[in-house]
Amino acid sequence: MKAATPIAPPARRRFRPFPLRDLPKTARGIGVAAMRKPKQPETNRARIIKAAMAEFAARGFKGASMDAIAARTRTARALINYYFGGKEKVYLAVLEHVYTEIRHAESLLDLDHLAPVDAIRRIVEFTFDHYLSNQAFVRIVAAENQARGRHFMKSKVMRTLNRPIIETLARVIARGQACGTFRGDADPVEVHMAIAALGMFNITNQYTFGTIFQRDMGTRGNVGRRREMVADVILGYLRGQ
Amino acid sequence: MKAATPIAPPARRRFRPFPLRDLPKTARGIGVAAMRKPKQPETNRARIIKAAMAEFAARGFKGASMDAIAARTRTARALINYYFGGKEKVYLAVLEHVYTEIRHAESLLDLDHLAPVDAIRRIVEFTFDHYLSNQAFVRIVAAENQARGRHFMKSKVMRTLNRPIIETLARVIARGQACGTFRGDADPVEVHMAIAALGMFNITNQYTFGTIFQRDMGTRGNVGRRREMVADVILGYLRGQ
DNA sequence: TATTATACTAACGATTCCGTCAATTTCAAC
DNA sequence: GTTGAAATTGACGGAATCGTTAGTATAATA
Repeated sequence: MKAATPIAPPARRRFRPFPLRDLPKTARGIGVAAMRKPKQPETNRARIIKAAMAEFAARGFKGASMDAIAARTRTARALINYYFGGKEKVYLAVLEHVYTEIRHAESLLDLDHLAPVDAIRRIVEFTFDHYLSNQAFVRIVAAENQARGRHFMKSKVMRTLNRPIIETLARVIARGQACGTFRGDADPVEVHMAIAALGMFNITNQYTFGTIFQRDMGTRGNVGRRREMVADVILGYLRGQ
Repeated sequence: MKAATPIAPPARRRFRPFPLRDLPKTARGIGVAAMRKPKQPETNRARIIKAAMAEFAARGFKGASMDAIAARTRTARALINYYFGGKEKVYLAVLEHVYTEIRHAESLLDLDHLAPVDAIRRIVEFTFDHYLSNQAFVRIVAAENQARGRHFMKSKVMRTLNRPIIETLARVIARGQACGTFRGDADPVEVHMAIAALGMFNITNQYTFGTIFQRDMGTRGNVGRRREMVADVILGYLRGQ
């Protein structure tokens, strides 16, 4: 049943009698008259980024497959290379995309009208929920750290990316310290580190932790209680001493 | 210079005139007289586990290469399959190994003679330092979560693994609640989750976080201050309300 | 309508990687 | 020594990737 098929018919659909590269450049139309308006491949480009984001988030850099990304976009793998120039370039584009997204979301936080304690609670809720509804971001950050930040440092965009959440936190903490509510040695970066750690853990470790301790995590179970606990933890630290 | 070598000499060193499998079982020595003392491949087995731990920690499950593991042990890849039966089995053995290690370390914690606040501080320091000096454990947990706990659930050992740290924490928290120092709604699993999150973040996110916020993390920079801050955060929560 | 730069794709070739298998080496018991 | 089972390995075959390349399809200009 199987030995009978000798060679599948090549199925090469159309043919050119000789390879293009054997022609001189001018005959190939290079260096002649350019200046045409480009089409808009932006929609495809965006689709690729979106698909790559999901794939890299699910399997990490090495684990992700260019074929799988192509399958998600219903286009050919060669097209992705045509746009981006390789797997690593796609990955970098995804990295820059997700970080730009969170930077923008953070920049919308305006809490100067809230009391320090309420503002902190708001920041924690925002961060916790952002991770929860953008799990791809959290997973890609984890993947990049698994790669020891190898790609991170190759991108100038990444190295010069400011995170407005720090400025926001700094103002709130300063106000809390001014009225004596918050401890004097609180550092915005360290506080953000704690908030991020608690919020990301809910995503990154949901499978192992959930299995061992029989706790629902991620989007399941009592999300509200976990979110509130994180706020209590942060505020407990800020009020302490 | 290169077209001249037709076929590299097979370099198959010795030969048997016919394949063994063509002989009947008895002639192959199967089912005859067994009962020889086994050699001790335990040292090799342990070496393989150790090498695999490093490789899986560095590159995750998919990223890790059996060849790389073999190279680290200076033995052949086929030997690893001979012992374990495949990449996934090796990975499971590593998973069980690192979790057994931390369970053992946690079981040594004896804090009944310390005041609740000091005991908590001690637990936080222990956990923080354990992650710091066993970064492979943290990275493998992260890798397993990247795989959505796929292998975790395949192992009965993993699903039935108790973590003595919870019992230890429960006793300390109960004592703190009895004397009114700790809040009444504190849950040992949730407190452990917070401790683990803060300690693991120091390892898992050291590259991205360190780059963006220009902070030393992991084993570099002011480790003592970060460790103390975690204790303050946890105690701030427990004392709060 | 003719032209041509741009958008897109199938297939190729080269790696890499994994499990298996035949074969060899080692070593404890005879 | 012999022997035979366990330990160990080189090499094969196949599957999965990835980037490239030759080539086709499309659509905006002239």
